[in-house]
Amino acid sequence: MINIPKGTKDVLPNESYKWNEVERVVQTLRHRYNLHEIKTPMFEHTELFVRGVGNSTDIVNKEMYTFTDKGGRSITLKPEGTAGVVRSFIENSLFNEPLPLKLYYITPCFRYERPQAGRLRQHTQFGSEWFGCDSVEADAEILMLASDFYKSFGINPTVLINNLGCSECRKNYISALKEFFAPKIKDMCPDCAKRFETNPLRILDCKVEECKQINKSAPKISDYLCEDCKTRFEQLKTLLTKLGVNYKFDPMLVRGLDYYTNLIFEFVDEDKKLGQNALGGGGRYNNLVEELGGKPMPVVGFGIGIERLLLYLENKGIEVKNNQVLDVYVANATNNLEPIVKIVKLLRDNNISCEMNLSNRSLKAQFKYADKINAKNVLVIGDDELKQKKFTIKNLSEGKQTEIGEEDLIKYFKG
RNA sequence: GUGGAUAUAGUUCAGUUGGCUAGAACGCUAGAUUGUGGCUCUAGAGGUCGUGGGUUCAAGUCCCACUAUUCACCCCA
Repeated sequence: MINIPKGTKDVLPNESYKWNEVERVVQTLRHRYNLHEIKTPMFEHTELFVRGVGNSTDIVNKEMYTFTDKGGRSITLKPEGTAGVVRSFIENSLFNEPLPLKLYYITPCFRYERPQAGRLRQHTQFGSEWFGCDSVEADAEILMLASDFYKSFGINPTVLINNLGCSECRKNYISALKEFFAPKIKDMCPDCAKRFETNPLRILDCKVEECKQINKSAPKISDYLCEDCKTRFEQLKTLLTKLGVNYKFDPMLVRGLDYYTNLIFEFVDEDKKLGQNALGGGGRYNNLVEELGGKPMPVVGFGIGIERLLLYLENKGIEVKNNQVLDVYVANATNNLEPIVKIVKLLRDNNISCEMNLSNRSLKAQFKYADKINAKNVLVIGDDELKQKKFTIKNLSEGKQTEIGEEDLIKYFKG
């Protein structure tokens, strides 16, 4: 027996309706926000992620599914959605399209990690990237999009927001951090010692107790923001409040990907129903397009983990809408199959979902089956009915049975 | 990468200080007098007890190794 690979999951028939509902919600938002879908390959050249995601990140350093193909190229299964979209944007000159260009995708992502609750080696992200808009309205609106997505499932998780500043204030802040940590780094954890060299910002995110103590007195980004960045952030908060987005300012929020500038955010599970902290996250990355070889282009985007969303809903006891209903089960009590097939076709041509008897079952067993699969009605077709040109139809939840002529059959379902 | 836990039927789990043909519930299949589901009753199918070794007259039970799963840390969605 060959088993499923570690950290992967089958979506079984009894829960695939949840994924259909996610698709449906995304389609609704695509329509409302006028988004356009982009599909990029499941794998890219390794170099794209090293440069795009950043070589100081855990994702690049220890979590990538990298292999050499038969042509000797280093290939990596995408660990996140943004880098591929940005590559495609540059490669296909999408900067010549009318801007802003608002894209979305649903894609599997692969990371070689030890699996645990809410963490898989293959997970799925719904993401959206908005190219060519640097306004605070864009920041607010993309947060509203993510927030609307969650609200469609009946939840309203808090989004933590923070401002890393523009490249100018960020540069000043990072040198202040280096100055602050330089004499203390020998007392901090080995990871932080590395971060000091590669990305000092991430020291602030350290979970080791000694480091956390030292971090408390570290310089705050808010003290290094220029006037423009400050007013912009205040404007964003005002807009978010007006739009009903459930946000909270978290000055310690730092994200594990290197490409962010200005705004970063993370949708979190405050009740700790999930083992994992993040339901989704994103931010603004105004330098990434340029770093990957394009001309300067502001972008803001997010990624939302679908498996985590579904797990979160399950843990909260929130049901996902199930659109898969069987309108009618057509039971046969005759050996005359032709009229049955004809009726089934008539029903389906009228967009009524139906199933007919495909096994050698007694009428009683057919009723039992219809009940088990949650059919709303059972239509009985037997020799008597065929003779009288009338059918018997039973509503299973009410137990009510009615006689109906063939000409009224469609009306019965269409109300 | 580090640490903990677990492994018996399709699923959730019992299985005594080692003892004889390994159990339950749910699920599945069928039946309970003529062509009608849910409730109830009856019957049936389904397990080399994760794999390999060891101790013993005897191992699901004790010991060792391996594998798998799972939870937590790190980090992330």
